[in-house]
Amino acid sequence: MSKPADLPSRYDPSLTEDKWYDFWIKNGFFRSVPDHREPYCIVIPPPNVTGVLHMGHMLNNTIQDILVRRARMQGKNALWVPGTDHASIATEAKVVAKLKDDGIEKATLTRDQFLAHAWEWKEKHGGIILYQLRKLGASCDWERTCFTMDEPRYESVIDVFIDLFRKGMIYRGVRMVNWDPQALTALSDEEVNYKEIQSKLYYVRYRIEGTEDEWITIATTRPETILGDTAVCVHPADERYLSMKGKRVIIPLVNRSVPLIFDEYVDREFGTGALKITPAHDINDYNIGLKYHLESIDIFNPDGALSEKAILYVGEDRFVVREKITEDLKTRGHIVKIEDYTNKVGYSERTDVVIEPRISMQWFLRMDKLSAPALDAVMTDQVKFHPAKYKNMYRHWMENVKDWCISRQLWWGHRIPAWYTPDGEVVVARTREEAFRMASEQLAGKVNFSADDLKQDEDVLDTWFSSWLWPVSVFDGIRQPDNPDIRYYYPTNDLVTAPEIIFFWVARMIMAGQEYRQEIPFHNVYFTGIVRDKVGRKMSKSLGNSPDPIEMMNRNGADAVRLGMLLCSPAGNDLLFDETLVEQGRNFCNKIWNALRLVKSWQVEQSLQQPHYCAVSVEWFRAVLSKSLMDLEDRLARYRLSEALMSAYKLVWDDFCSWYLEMIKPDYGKPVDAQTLDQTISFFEQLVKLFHPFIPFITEEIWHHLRERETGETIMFQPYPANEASKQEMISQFEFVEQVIMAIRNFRKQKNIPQKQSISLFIRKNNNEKPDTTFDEVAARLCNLEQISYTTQKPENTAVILVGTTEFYIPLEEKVDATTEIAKLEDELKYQRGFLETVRKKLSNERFVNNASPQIVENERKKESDALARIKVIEAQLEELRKMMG
RNA sequence: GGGAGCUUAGCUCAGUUGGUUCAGAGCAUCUGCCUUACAAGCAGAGGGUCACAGGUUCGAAUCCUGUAGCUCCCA
Repeated sequence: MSKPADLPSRYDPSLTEDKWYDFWIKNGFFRSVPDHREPYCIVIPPPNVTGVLHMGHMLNNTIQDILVRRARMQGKNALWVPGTDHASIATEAKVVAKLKDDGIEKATLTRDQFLAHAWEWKEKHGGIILYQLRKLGASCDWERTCFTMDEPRYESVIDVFIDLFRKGMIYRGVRMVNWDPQALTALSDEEVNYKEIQSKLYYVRYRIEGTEDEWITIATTRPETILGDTAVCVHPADERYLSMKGKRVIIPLVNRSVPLIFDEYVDREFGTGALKITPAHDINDYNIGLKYHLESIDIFNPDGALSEKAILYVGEDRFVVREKITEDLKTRGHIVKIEDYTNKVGYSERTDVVIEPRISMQWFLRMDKLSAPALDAVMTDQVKFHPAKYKNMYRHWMENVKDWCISRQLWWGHRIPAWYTPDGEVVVARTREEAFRMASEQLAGKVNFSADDLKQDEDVLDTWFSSWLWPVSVFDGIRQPDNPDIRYYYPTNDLVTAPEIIFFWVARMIMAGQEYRQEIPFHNVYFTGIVRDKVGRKMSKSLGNSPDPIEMMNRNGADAVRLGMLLCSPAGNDLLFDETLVEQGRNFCNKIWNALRLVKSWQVEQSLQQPHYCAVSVEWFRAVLSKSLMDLEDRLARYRLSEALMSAYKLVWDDFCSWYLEMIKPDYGKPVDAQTLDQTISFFEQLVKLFHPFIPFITEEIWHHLRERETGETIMFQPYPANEASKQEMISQFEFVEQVIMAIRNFRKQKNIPQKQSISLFIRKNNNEKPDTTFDEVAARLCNLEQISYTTQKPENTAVILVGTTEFYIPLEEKVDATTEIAKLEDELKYQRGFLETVRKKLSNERFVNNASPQIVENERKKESDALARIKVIEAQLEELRKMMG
């Protein structure tokens, strides 16, 4: 326990935050192992191992920390599992770039050599973000830190692949994939961003075979793909082309003869109604190619340059060729016209290069069986979404889900456990030896090769194929389905993540949970918004509009940053971040800190009896606290964290600091009685406890200042405040007093009467009301009233204030200006009469009285009588004033 | 092109099954205060045709229809 002199007037987080985090870690407070208590568990959405902390992580992890810290205080065995994912594409790109800087080309390395470099990079740079989370106060059980490529997780992924393959859910297929020519890998549909760009629509004429000067004109945005054309297609009902039935056309420049086919797929309105067909480079064309058994000519190399098959421009980049071929077509008279055209083009989310649709052999996971129960789980609220509006989006996706392309042409990741025999047979197995055994069995001993001749698939699995197992694999529940951890912690409670990965991750985790645990992975999903800058742009490195979170925490303290972010982040809504929000958080910390300083500055006088005004103030605050706690509980239960925080914020700032502390504050230099001080400290303890999940550091610090604590004691495990029995009627009683106090303050201000100068107050109750003197002393102290007396008549030379139907008279030194008083009262009277009229209009409407619920009608009658009472009082006042004027 | 959602104060958002005294909060703004916990503060004030137009109803920010604008998802 500290002396007030120890406390500076400004709260300095740099003196407390690191100190308390070390204390928590040293005492193992974040550690969780299964026991008899109810578990509460969150698994972290594993940040990318290449990542550094950005504002999105800050928000997301603050929310998780709030949930887990609160559960811990509620006596649950709370566990927050941290970890990172390996991020195939991003990490491989980083490592390749780093090697390049060191003068090493990836192509000169073997796979093992490359992976050695990658691991080295990971050990050195990976997981910085987890250290940064400590600064934020994250109460993760660090002993359980996982990585998607550590041994248990790696093996789990491989096991799952093998299992799904054997169940017939994984297959290899030739498909049109989104090819990233820079990363040299296929991407899933979700990793492609479509952008609207200004481009050109080229009208190119192809000569009809066997004619000298008969042509058909097609329109295309990609003239370079003409080299891969294997047909031209028109609508069977298109009269323009009916006469050409059965003809063939000649592809320009390469002079290939291809069929003219007729299919209803073609949109007659678009371009010329004639469509060139390039099965190798367009998904729709590919499907038509399948239907008509067309040849598929892949004219591109993996890096986007033209291949041998293109015949022309071999080795040149696709965009260079677009320019060149346009010129060449022009020269030969094939270009009919070129129009400006706006279309959407797919870009790689990772490398931002234009996606090349490409036919390749990939591995796919069948989704139909997996998605049905996962859809059901969300629609029936077994997994609850917060906010629920995302259920629609989820359903739409799940009902139209496509098979998942799970292979990636990279080295960094989980290598696909598939082995090829020299004959091209494929065997899926954990090891080469097992694969060889299986191959031998399949071939019934007719094996003409050795285990060494088997070649493992070169590709790795999509990173999400490891992340989707996360809630199970962090507990090693794939390899050891019966281990105590998985049985105790699974299903987890809450998942906090961004809506943009609802399909990448959330949906697939539900599927994996149901497939491997026969149970959903979590009960609630809380979707955070995207953190944007104050003009609404998404924060990004390239825009440079993101503040550095670490620096911000150094400047203002982690508590202030947590508070600032959360105050303005309703669930599922984007949050427009502005550093003034952090200031607001910092100001709050300072406020509560100064409340501590005030309370600590009071001297106790043991012999002092508790004065009446303190006793009622204590009762009143007990009631307010109790009500607020119910409110808080309700909002937290509905995951409305920012609203919960706001109500707690106002409880501390307005109710506790502005009202309660002012009510009980002893006169300057005077002592406080022991009972009031003790009750005040107890309230303060409740307040810091309820705030602890939101601002863990300052609350621990204050909690230790409030009373003498044992070594190793912490606020972290104190029971979370719950509302207790209290006199709720005190709240409404005091509401009236608040109005009176505010009216008197206003009056002082208007009349320029300083607070130091005491005044007298006379009270006249009207409307047969009885005086309620409970808070008279409180009011007298807050308004510096030397006396309060009740009267039935207006005393001489006093000004009047009306609150409800009670009149308050304040004696004035100067003469009361009756004219202004009358004018004011007349305004008020006019308003009241108008109001009365609208109420009576309602009440005289038979349909209202008959249709509205009795309660509503009763309310209207109450309004009517209140208004009448008030009017009566005003009229009486006016009469007195007029009499006074003579 | 298909689907979902949004539009309330200068900004960010609440607003329960339609119903208390002209719609609430935080921030921002303005006014007055260096009052002995806090100027990172205190005491006050102003600010909204609830996007627009119809409709249902005794009564609409709330329900229905249409219009405009914005956002997201899918193709």
